[in-house]
Amino acid sequence: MNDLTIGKVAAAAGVPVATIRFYERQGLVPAPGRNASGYRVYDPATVDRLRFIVRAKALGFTLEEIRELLMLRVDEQATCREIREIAAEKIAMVRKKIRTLQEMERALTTLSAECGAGLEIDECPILTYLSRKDDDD
Amino acid sequence: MNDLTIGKVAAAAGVPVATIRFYERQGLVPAPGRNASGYRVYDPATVDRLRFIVRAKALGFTLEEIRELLMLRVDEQATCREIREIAAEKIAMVRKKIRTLQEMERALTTLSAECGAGLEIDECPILTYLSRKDDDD
DNA sequence: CTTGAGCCTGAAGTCGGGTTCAACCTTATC
DNA sequence: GATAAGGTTGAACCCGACTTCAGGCTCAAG
Repeated sequence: MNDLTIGKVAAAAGVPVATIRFYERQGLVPAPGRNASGYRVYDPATVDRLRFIVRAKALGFTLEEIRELLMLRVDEQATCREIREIAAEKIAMVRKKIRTLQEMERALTTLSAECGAGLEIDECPILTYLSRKDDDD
Repeated sequence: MNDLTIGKVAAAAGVPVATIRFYERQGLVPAPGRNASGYRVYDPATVDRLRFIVRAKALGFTLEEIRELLMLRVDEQATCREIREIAAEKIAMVRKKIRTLQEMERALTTLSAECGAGLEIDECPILTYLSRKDDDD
């Protein structure tokens, strides 16, 4: 039994076994061959494919986008420019998220700085901000 | 019918009607009284409570955390310091998310900059990065 | 020969924050 | 008096990305 079973692939790629089956159902990883007992037997290239997926996820791509990247990778018609455009959209979305979070951070930090140790609960600047009547948000 | 019905509250607070019912089920908004026809009749304070929730969400708090903030708000035992500590945790989490996103942005930007117009698909720096064998991630 | 690890399947559950649906009742407007 | 707009309910559905479960088969080690 020196077949490349799902457990070995999982260990090599650093993903749980169940995730590989899930990716197979999602069409991110091709259905592998089976041995006499029905066990999945993988091509070593599947490990690389899984690593590709893991790295792409780390860059913020969704599984849907990764599916597209994987297809473009072997598409003779595809161009590097297309990939760059996909990346540009992702960069824009990431920046938008960053801006939103930075606004949250700024507001929280400002309010938090005004929170004195001796303040009563009904004087708390954070609660006061959240409860205020005037609508300049 | 100058009762404060759910539709009026929704319009005043800027949230969908279904969301108010959902918040009621979640215990974020108290169950209001009913008129003769079974319609919810709200206290005007409910609008303020909903606005509180909306603002807290904008600061990044989850509904669970908002539930706690709402309870602390009327808790005589609670202190401003407690609120500040909750805010501090939230700030830490927001900063962590920002850092993760900034790393994504940096990686994507770097790779994208190397994407030349004339490159073939199999020379694309982004795909090359995602497919690479050496494991210095 | 038994035990435990590893594999198989389809289905269901998780999380957060809602949204949508079906079927029905009430109120306001023409 | 018809019709639209607004209210009621419980239940089901959505997103993304998995995880977990139940029940059964297979393989390696002692």
